[in-house]
Amino acid sequence: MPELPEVETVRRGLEPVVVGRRVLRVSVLSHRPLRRQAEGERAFSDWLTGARITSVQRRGKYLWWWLADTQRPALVAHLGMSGQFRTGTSQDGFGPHERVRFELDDGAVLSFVDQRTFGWVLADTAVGDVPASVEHIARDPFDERFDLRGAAARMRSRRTGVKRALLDQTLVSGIGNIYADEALWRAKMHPSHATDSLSRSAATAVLGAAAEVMAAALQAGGTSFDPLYVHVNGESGWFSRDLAVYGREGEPCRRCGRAILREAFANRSSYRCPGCQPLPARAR
DNA sequence: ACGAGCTCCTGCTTGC
DNA sequence: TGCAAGCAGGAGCTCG
Repeated sequence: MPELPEVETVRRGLEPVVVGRRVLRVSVLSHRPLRRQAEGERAFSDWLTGARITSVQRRGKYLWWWLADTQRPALVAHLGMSGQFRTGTSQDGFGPHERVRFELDDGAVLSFVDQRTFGWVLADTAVGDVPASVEHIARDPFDERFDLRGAAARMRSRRTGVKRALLDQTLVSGIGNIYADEALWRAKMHPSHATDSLSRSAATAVLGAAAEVMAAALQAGGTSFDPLYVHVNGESGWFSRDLAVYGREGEPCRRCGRAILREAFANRSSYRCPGCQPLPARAR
């Protein structure tokens, strides 16, 4: 499940492979990842073919290449739940879930592989300093222009639960289900705590906790106990051993020893410690 | 305008 | 044993 640290790990893996290279050929092996390209697959391939890749950027979980020598200046990618970029040569196969293949001018092959097909790629226009499809996404905590106090203020103006707010990519980007639960545990906060009853310092603290846990994960190479997430070279990340609550139902809390709970949350799961993160007076 | 719920998808796990 | 249901979930979309 790629969240910010995983996507940043992929970005760093891609950078030395693609920057300065030109795309020689594009092969669309599956329609589904191109579903956001209203102009169609042919236009996608035509725009990409011959383009030169000038940089690899990221905001939250969105990844893009800036391109030169093309009518569409950005190739945007979202990994969804199971998307991967894999690199290799034209001799390499990337299995049955290979979706889009890019051949570069130095012989390298870059492949977008995605089992569950929630991921997508898009040849996009630019709006200011981001692609149009990324314009609505808030800055993430790793962005040098990220405004922690502003994000906390926006969080407190919402009328929802704090976990929903953490997952809202238009409020702060990059946080998914795993790091939301980890951040809430660090901040000793219940996921349903009402955002409009958070103190300024509590809102800042939970956002700061999210930034901390994601920074630790990035240092470890991205969380992965899931074979669906791998680096561009195919190696797995290993941060999962450090998770405090996510996936640890029934195991003891590392702070207080109480058994970690798993609860239904918005068609998925929330993990929390009943001792450290009790239900607050005001919940949503 | 905002918040909440639904939906897309595949493969592994669980239960009858 | 085999089949079906459950589960994983990011984010765009729709509805109230």
